[in-house]
Amino acid sequence: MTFKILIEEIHSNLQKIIDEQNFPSVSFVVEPSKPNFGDVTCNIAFLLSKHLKKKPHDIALSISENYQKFLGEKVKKVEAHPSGYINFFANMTYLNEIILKDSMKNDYGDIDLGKKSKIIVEHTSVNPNKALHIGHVRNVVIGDTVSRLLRKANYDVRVLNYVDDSGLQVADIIVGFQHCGFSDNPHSNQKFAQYCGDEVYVKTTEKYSDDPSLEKKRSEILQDLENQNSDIAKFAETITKKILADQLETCWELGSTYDCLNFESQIIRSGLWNKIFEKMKELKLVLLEKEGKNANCWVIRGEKNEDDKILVRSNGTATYIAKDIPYAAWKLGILDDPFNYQKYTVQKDGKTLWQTTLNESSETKQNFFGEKVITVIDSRQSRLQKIITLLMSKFTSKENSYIHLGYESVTLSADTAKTLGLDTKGKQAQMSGRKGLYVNADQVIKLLKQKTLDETKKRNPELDDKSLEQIAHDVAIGTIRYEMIKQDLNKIITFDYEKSLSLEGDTAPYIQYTNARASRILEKAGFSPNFDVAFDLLQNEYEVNLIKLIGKFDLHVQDAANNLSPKVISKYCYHLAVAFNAFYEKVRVLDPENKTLTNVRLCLVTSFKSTLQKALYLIGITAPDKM
RNA sequence: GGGCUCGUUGCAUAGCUUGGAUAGUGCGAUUGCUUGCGGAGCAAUAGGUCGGGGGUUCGAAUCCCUUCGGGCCCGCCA
Repeated sequence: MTFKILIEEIHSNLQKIIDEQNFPSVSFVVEPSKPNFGDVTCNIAFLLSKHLKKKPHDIALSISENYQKFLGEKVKKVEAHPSGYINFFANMTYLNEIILKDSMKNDYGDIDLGKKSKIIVEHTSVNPNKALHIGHVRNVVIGDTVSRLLRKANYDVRVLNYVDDSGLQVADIIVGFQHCGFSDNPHSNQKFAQYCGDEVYVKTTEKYSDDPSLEKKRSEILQDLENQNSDIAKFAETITKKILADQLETCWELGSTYDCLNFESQIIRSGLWNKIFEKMKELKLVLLEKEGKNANCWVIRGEKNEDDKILVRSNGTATYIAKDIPYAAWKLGILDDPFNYQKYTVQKDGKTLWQTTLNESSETKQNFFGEKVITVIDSRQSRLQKIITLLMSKFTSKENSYIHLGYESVTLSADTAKTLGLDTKGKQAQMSGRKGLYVNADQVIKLLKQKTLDETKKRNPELDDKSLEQIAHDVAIGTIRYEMIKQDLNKIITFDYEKSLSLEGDTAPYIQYTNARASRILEKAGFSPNFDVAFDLLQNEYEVNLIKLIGKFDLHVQDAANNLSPKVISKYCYHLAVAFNAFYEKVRVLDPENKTLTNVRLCLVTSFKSTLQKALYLIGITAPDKM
């Protein structure tokens, strides 16, 4: 029993009143009220006033009078506000108990949007020629959070990480290794991925302008990469696998896990392109241009004023976007699966990570397609993703089966850009892997860890190194994950070294600290509270506010999952923490003079902690008991 | 030129999907709170033409049109 059920009951009762009164059918909304306007509110009177030609307040009066017969254990009062809203007041003496007990169940907050249907989430997908930078982190965190949310909403989720191991960027570092004298086995303390990105990639691409022959070599390499048996392809595979391993280490540290790694090289060699190309021809989705600037090319017509998009060049080779089409179709199960599967590793959470192979495999065949696919890529790819979305909609009957979840990029503040040697004259700067203008993810994590380690040590001198390390990890990862999702997806994040280290206010450490406070109370109490008691003692405003918020967990899960909006959950966590801190400040829990009250308040603290942790789990944040 | 997107207080941001009741929050600033369960906290004060204009509506931060400003995308590159 939660506010969601309360709302559903009120909605259904109001519908009954509409039917009884023969009112016109309107799509009214029943939702939690703003503070001081009851607990639940409805806009039905506004909508009806248009049809009935009466004042909203009069209609509200009449409906609330009519509603009296439905009052009972859940709703104790209905009120027609002069503004026209109908406000409902929950019966908290009844709800206290239900909410607090329910919140202790493992499945608290679960909702059933997915009905166990299979859904694919693809995220991370960083070119395997470099280490992750702070912009990639946003992708990982959004993708991982959305996966967790969808699981909570009863979808059967599979997470894919696409490895573009045969693209231009990989070719660039191969040029570096083979023609510019960079060692593929450097004596260096830094990760191999970072070395490849910082040294080989940046410095090799710098040389193109001086030595045009290098670009020619690159295009030869690019061709060779598609041929499985070429020496180049074999060499590239060892390099990209090594880089991928380093990248995954960072992703795992961020708390993300995956189900399968897909390699572009294998998709190319699998022949999927020809199959989907034939299908597109059949459905007349692609046209062979007879004349004009795109003569002899296969194109997709642009919508409205947009240009046509070339899929196959006049020389018969496929363009970049053409590589994405078979993969998208494969994810939706539109094409027969040409792959076998091998185990890559078992991840920290116990989940097996698979990888595709075109070779024989002794492992049983897996499948990683779903009736819905969500692809997390930044919005600079919106145009291409729009074309793919449109194409996919022609192959399946279901609506919205392919979803591009876009997000704005992470840019660097003027100050941070300056530390990297770029004077932007006070403006923010776009990151660029090619130019070496980016902030390395591992480095940010390390910096945050050091800062939180120092803080924690100061406050908890008795803790051993292992515990300190764990806490520093939880707080550092919490901080970075929270910063990546707390604002809307289509708002640019300007990364600044100074500001990213802030641990106060609307941040993960604030929320984690609140959890530590709750833990401290429970620890000092010295016993687990008994939930088999009367909860009507909890009635001051701080207690009631907290209970109500706990009771709204599933509403926020629903909102977040429906809208694929991670920030909804981060906001919820923050509001829970704020409500607890007010309670903590004003209400003393441990009272030796009053055992009954202490027990019931300990129930509330326990419930809060349990709910907060469940909510934080959805955004991949762990709250330590001490920090 | 075309497409997408952002614009809410010094800075950052919520609310916009579903129009309605007092536009909420953080940082920064000023001030107060520890003989109390952890001050990574709490409370208070100052700060807002919701970019501008028009329209729809009894009612617009929210919907529509227009305009200005910022960002991104638009190759037979990937």
